[in-house]
Amino acid sequence: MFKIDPRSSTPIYLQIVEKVKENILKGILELEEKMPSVRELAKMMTINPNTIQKAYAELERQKVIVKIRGKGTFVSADYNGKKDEERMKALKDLFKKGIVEARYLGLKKEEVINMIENILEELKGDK
Amino acid sequence: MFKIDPRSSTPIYLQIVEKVKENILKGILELEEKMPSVRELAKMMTINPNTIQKAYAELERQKVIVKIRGKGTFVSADYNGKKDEERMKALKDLFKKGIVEARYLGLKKEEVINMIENILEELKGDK
Amino acid sequence: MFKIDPRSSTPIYLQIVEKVKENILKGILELEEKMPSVRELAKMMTINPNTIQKAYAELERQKVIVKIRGKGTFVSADYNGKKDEERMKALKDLFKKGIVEARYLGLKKEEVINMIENILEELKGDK
Amino acid sequence: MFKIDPRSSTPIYLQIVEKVKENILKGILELEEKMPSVRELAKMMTINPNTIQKAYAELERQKVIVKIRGKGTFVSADYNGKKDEERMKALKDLFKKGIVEARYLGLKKEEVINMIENILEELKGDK
DNA sequence: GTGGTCTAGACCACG
DNA sequence: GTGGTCTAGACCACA
Repeated sequence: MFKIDPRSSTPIYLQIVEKVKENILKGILELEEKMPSVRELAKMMTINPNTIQKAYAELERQKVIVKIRGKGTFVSADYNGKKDEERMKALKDLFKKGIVEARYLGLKKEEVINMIENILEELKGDK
Repeated sequence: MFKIDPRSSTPIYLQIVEKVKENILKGILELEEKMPSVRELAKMMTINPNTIQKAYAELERQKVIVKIRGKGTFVSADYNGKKDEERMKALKDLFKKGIVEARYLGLKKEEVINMIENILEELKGDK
Repeated sequence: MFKIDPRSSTPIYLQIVEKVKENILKGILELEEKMPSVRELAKMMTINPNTIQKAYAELERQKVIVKIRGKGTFVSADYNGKKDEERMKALKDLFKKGIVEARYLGLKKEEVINMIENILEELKGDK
Repeated sequence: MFKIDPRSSTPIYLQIVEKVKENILKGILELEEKMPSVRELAKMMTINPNTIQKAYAELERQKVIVKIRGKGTFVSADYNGKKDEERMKALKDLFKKGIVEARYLGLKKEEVINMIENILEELKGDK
């Protein structure tokens, strides 16, 4: 389902969170679609269920998915567009870090913009 | 000197690494300039010298700074623009993560590009 | 496990790094094999865990071992044979130093070559 | 006179020691030749005289040079060919370290032997 | 005075 | 139980 790198420094559960969000944007996971259960996904990915559990909890906290008792877990119908100030700051920091790294890799301004545009393209839709 | 957030999940030593690189790009730290000594900076920031040490070690590994025996630590005269493939991939992943997050915060394509351009401008250096 | 000389001028953590690499080449440590945990090895060698930690960090940086979150540390499956130019130069310097020393010890050309061949043989692995 | 790398991890005084020995083997410094005085060399290399002092002390300890009171310092007439056991062991360790590194750089046996032979060639004489 | 290493001991996130 | 980070404090080599 999602490619996970167990050697990465970012925890597995966060990798899952990112991949889920990415797949939703790409349309691979559709809105309101049912997510695999924790156990199911754990088996599919041969990952500790506790880890999946933690990922789902985080996704629910971010309102990306919704748990409905007795029915299962679903992709949230609408992703909230409220501009949480803290998250905005974190986002800017993230980009800054990326751009600093880009500079140290010798990338020019245009190359960076290009890279960004490619990724934007990759995540279909413009909403 | 550098503002550090001790509550952040990214370790202090890595925050220092990022800040130093950022400040060099901004021109706040000039090339060949002497960095504060480990102990000095530790006292200034009221942080344990070992932590600063670790940050400096990482910076030297990345060739951002150079240590000269008995004399101190200096900003490296030339940062090499080798496009390491692995680091390029990591960079792309970082940006992708940022863009996914941006979408979830309700930012439009133009707003993302704008944000990136602002940061690029900011890092152009003020000197 | 590894014989360490605490009086040596080369730091303990680097001695460990060398020994691990040597043992892998000899086949004493097999590829993909699990390494002893930091604490475990620390206890076995009666060395502070932080020192082992530093050795493992260096080994991971050199891609000799891989750490997998929560599971432990493993000998890397594949060591990449990239001929880094800098490291090649360092290697040549190292050998030069050795040969100068050999001459001062009164060794003849053949004796040096012999010594080298013996070591090459030794590292061919016994498994 | 000698190219020194102040950023290297091996101390300056040891770099000098190595270079002197190397230059003697190459014939650049001849046997019985007068060495520059400590102050002279220090000025030539813009290095702290204490450091040169330490290098000369080490060279004398190894009987590579000889200090003659009131006259100066001279290259020793004969380098001693006694096979100090400790130094032999250290030499072997040095070579082993080099060969391990060579393996990790992907060098084949022949390439290693070749490298060694080239360096042997470079240091003229076969004594 | 500079950085480098090591120990001891504590706390934390992850799986 | 695994590794990662941080603090405190000590000792050492180098220039």
